[in-house]
Amino acid sequence: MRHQVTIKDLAKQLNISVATVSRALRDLPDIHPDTKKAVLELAAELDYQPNVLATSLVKSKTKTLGLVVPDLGYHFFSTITKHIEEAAIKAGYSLLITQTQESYEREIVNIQNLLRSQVEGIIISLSRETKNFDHLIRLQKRGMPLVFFDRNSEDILASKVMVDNEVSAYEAAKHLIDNGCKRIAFVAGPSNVSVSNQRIEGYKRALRAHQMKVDDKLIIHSDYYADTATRLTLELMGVKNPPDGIVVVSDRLALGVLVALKQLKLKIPEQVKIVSFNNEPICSVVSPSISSVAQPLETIGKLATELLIEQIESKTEFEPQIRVLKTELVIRESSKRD
Amino acid sequence: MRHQVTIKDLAKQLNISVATVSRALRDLPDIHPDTKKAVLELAAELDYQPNVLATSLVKSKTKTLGLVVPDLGYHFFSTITKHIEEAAIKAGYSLLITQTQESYEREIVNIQNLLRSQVEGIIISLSRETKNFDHLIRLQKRGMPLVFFDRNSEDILASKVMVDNEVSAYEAAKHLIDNGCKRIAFVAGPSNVSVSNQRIEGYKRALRAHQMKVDDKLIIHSDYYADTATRLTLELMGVKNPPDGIVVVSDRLALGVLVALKQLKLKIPEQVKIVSFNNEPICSVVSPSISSVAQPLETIGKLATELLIEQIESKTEFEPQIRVLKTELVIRESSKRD
DNA sequence: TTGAAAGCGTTACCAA
DNA sequence: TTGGTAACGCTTTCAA
Repeated sequence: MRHQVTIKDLAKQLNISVATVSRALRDLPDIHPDTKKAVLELAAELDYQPNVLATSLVKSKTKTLGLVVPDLGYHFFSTITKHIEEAAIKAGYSLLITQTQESYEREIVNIQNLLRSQVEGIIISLSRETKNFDHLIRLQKRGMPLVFFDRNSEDILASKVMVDNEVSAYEAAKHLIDNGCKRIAFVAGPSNVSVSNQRIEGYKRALRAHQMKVDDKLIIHSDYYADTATRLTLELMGVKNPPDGIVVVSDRLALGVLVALKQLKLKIPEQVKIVSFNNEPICSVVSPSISSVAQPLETIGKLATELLIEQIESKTEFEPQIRVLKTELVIRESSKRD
Repeated sequence: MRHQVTIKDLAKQLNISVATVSRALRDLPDIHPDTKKAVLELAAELDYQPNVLATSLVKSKTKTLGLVVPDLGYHFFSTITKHIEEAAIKAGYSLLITQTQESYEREIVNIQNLLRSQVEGIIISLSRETKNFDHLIRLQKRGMPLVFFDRNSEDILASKVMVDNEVSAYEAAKHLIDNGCKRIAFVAGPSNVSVSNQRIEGYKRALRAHQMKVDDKLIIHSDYYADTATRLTLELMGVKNPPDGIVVVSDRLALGVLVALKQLKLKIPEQVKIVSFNNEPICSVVSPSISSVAQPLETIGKLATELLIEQIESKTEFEPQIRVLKTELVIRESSKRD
């Protein structure tokens, strides 16, 4: 740990004032070329790095954005994070990345840390545990610009970037119907998860639109573990008149469904067809490969970042914007027509 | 954007000095219980958040660590990142996470940004492009504590947390030999990558130790794309006397190898057995599931963080430590004995 | 137990 | 074109 070189050191060595050094470094006008050259050279020689803390403090601006995501272990979040970071950098901001690991407590702590770090705005996708939104309301009370993506709160008025889960699920179910399925089940997430519920709605609408009746016994709620989906699928397929098509709320659970069907020696897609959501890389790697609904990850990340920055930099009151993006069904083996 | 509440605001409203408020907030001794109570209450009411920039500036300590990883899209890095963050938080530090996306340029920029953010130490895994280490040497010149994990530079004296790639590969190859393979190939990465080369060495040693001769034609160098591995594997298997076992340098490439073998209608593991490295979640999900060498991700993350913090907080000159961890071969279908 | 004031590294204003 | 100085929000002496 040695003393880090500051603007004062440069000033002293060159026998000029700190004000002048500061100007030279930022190449402001009104500075003698020679002075500037000398400053720049010495700065390079001493490997001077400006202290952003000091700058931020005087400017009361950090040019930093905060991100709160549940878990970077998910392809979905790590990819969006990458795009958010890229968009932020492009706009001259840096990004503070935090993970909640799906914990409500950590969500609160992370947000608090971001506040203390003086971020100028926050992009967030809520943890699974988050049922109470006081911490977000407080954020808004203090005027902190906020943008949600994916998992959001309906109670909070803020910019949001989402996909149309209802329509996506409608299309996924319709795809199975078009390919000949007569009896379609839905493997959902916990019944309090809005993304899951929206998808159930789309699924139901598709059935009704094609004169198939909705059978609640065919809608099963899993937790987030593939094992659970396997167990539930075994039960699901065990009844008489089992489904010949399954819409699964996520790729992770779809893997569990796949395991069950293989155990039962059911042929995919001949006997049972499957479609799921997220289009993670595994989809194209497992056998049979899984048809899955792809979200526009890059667009989500870019848009969220742009909306946030727009709000930060807007002089007038900013009108929250809700952007609903289209998804794309990627068809693979698991749902191929016979 | 409204004015954020500061220690001054609290002081003014309570008609006391900022010094007293500061003391109350940090509950230092020598403060009247009533004063303290009043301060804490008002702070809560106004949702006061300390400005870490200011604190860090006066203390010239940020209690922040910097992390530079190639790509959070890899399970390997996102998992280690999670453990690093956890270890950092536990020790009272926060973490600035940056990704290079395998770019040398971005590695330099990221490090510079971390410096400007006044991190007290840096944990890094080098980008693929990084061949020149001047930026790291500069880091050390200014006394910045540095810890490498996984991809490191042999030229730099610093703490490192790694696994024994040579031994891991020896064991992987031995496993194939034990299970009856007579002719074993190695699908490697680019020939300038040290991790890959260390694994080749282990593979060679295993063959020699078991009276099998090393045939350079059986060692093929792929890039990082599964497609390339597929193409090269097709060539590899096309010759007369093709291998009956393949050690693959990474799971990603193993997937490509799998595709080739399936195309050739070769039975796995009956006709060809496979072992790879990293033990990503896909390994257990593909069919056949892939035997793979698991790295102790949690230990790597924790250890790297602890070494770094130890160095930061050590009063005396810190002796760099190289820690070489053991791996564990997770056996699955792809290498099962007939 | 409390307050005044200096200082952390930088910027920005005013004066020279 | 340059310098002096107040200020950013906080901590830390030193004195009261």
